[in-house]
Amino acid sequence: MINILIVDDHEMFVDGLESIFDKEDDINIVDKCLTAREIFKEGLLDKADIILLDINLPDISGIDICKRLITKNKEIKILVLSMYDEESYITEILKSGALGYVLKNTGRKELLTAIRTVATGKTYFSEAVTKTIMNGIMNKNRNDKTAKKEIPKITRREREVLELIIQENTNQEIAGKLFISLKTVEAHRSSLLSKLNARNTAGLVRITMENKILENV
Amino acid sequence: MINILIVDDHEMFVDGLESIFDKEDDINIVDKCLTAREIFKEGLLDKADIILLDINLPDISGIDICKRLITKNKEIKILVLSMYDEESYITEILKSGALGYVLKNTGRKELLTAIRTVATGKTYFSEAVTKTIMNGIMNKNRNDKTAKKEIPKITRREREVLELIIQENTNQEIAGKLFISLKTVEAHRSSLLSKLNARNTAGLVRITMENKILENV
DNA sequence: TTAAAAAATAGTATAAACCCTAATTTTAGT
DNA sequence: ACTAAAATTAGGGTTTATACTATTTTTTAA
Repeated sequence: MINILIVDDHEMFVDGLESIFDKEDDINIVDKCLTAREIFKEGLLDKADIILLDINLPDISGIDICKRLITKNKEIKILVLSMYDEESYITEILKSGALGYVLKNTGRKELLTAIRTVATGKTYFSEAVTKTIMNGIMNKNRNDKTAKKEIPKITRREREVLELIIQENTNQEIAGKLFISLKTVEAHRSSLLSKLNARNTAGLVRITMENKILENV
Repeated sequence: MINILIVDDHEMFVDGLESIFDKEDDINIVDKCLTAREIFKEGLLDKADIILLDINLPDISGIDICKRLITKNKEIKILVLSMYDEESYITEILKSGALGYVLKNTGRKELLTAIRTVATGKTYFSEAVTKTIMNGIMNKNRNDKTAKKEIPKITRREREVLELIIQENTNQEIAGKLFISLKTVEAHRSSLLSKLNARNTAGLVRITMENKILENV
């Protein structure tokens, strides 16, 4: 018998899971938590073999939950349920101790397979998830022309300014460091906003990091 | 018809492959190479759709071969055959442009599936290979409390504000979206600056992304 | 060498961000 | 129930960033 603990803040989704598991003889629902905090109450963790964990809970981040679960209770197996099929996200979760990662749009049958697999201590990942990871590996270091293509070329000076912006310098400070006037820095900054299609500093930094526009950053 | 080029220095193994492919109507062997050097002779590459490549050849390293193949002929698909099921090895090969990686001890049936999959431009990996990669990811810095530990906990509201900041919203817009006053947003923002140890918006975004403080971003 | 792109500068104005202090209301934990 | 933390709001003030338009000098590439 597989004792399972469901953690998800979407009640309807939990209900759906419940009805699925009720039909299975080998799966028993120990409890249902709508928030991450509830997981750590009482001796809940001792009763469950597996936690079916939605990682987008309102109170604590999924990664933190995994880490805490692993340190608190080494026995428990974590199967992550997520809506996000994004590489960095998946790898982070797996690093923090989960045994499986399935997308919420996977079918009933696959979910059951995942649970039974993870219950034995083995790992399980949706096919889509596996593909994402593999593609991530394959695209690394190879062709930086894919997503980067949209972005116009940035001049040397703009790059210097951008770097200093990301390092939290104000325009005034940048002017001092590059020995140019404040107005020039503003011009470069403005040109960066337009080239990167950003509305403000936040966008500038986000887009730069997302697209790895600066080598060293 | 899939035109295939076999590259392997083990004659007996090549013979085995040949007998397998002879039975298949949709697979045609273009040629067989016993060394890497032979691949680049004449117009061989133009005749083949797929290269079935053993990466442990005596003369050139498998990674170099892949890279050279990709730059010389963008059309060709590479399916790697290897005896080694080791993570670093596999990832390196995949980064250098191969579409698939199967172990030499896989069965006839799986090999054919792999070939037909790769022939359409899709990726294929043996189950064992996938598992190796996944395990590699899972065991990687499972204990990376390195720099991340310094960051204080962020409250739910702060996280929401932070997310909207990164999405280029102004405080005014955030106030509108969260149905709170501008002053409240400013308070959260200020608290974020202090918690993340940032000087301004640029730092806020950079630190958030560097430390993956937000799940979905 | 000549045109184009990049770099530098300036003024004026507005919008947004940031700082400080302070107070009230909600929410969560023992 | 009580306490601490979180969330909310406010006023007033300073600093930065962003938006325009416009000009000059330097570099770069055809």
